Amino acid sequence: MEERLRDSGVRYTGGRREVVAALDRADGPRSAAELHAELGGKVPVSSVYRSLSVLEGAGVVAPHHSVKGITRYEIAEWLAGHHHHLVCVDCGAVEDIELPKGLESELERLVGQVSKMSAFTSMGHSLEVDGYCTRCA
Amino acid sequence: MEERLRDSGVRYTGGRREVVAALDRADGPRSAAELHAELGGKVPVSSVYRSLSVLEGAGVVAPHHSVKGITRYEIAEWLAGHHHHLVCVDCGAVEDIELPKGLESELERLVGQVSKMSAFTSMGHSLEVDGYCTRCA
DNA sequence: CATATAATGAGAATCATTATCACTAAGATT
DNA sequence: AATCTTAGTGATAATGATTCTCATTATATG
Repeated sequence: MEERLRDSGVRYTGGRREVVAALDRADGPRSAAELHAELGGKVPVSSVYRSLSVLEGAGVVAPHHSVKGITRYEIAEWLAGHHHHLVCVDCGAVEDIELPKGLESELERLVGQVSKMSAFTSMGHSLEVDGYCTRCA
Repeated sequence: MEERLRDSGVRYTGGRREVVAALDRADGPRSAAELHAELGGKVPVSSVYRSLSVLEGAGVVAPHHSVKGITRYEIAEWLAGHHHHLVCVDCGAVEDIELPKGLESELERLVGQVSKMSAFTSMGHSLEVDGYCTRCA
């Protein structure tokens, strides 16, 4: 990560480290407001937003296919590993989930077929499973 | 649809018909602003928002796993059929795609496994394929 | 037809996000 | 180490999306 940021001409400052660390601790994508709160206000909101957009530009974090007007970010897949999401349709919480190798390679094959079917250059994919989390069930 | 709305004690008025018709014509999820524009301003923005939330409450439209701060809606799956999405990571456009039966049932089986793996009550799923649309490729 | 109630439209209020700008800190240069 | 250059920061203002409010209008039903 440090290498990638250096190459992008971006400094890996205290605030940015905090944001990355918070995202790394999280078990799913997080919004700017959530990160601000989880850091106990240590990093001001405006800086969290700016950090996220800089880090996105450098390709070390990525926005998630979020629901309902807020953008949540996660550590980029090439750093954190490929995974999918369980989305609670009630409270909106999102949890990461990793598929066992077998299922993942099935899915990969399936996505390959899909891109062949359409005039679309596919770069990645994510399976979003909607349902009720344990709290809301 | 009319039946479902009646059962929810909701009137199927002109404005709501327009919104539903516009969503039905669309080849992918649409935001309130997009619908307002596509209807040539016929239905005021505030009414589009209200219609969408009422229709969502009645279960005839549903919010899509959207990207970057805006909420897009689509006709609920039990009315429009089950499908997936191609999302352009450049311009943000979203296009619906239907899988051939074979692939879809594979995917269904796969999602079944996933819910078994986690303490999560799964209700549905959507495969989001990220890439570049023909315009942005 | 009268009446009760749901729906509408315009604008105000709110919330997420982005832009601005004076100030501070990190590296590079001497 | 002192200085200089430039990137980064934080407070706040501005914007954009969405929700709320409320007086008015349309709809259904007795």
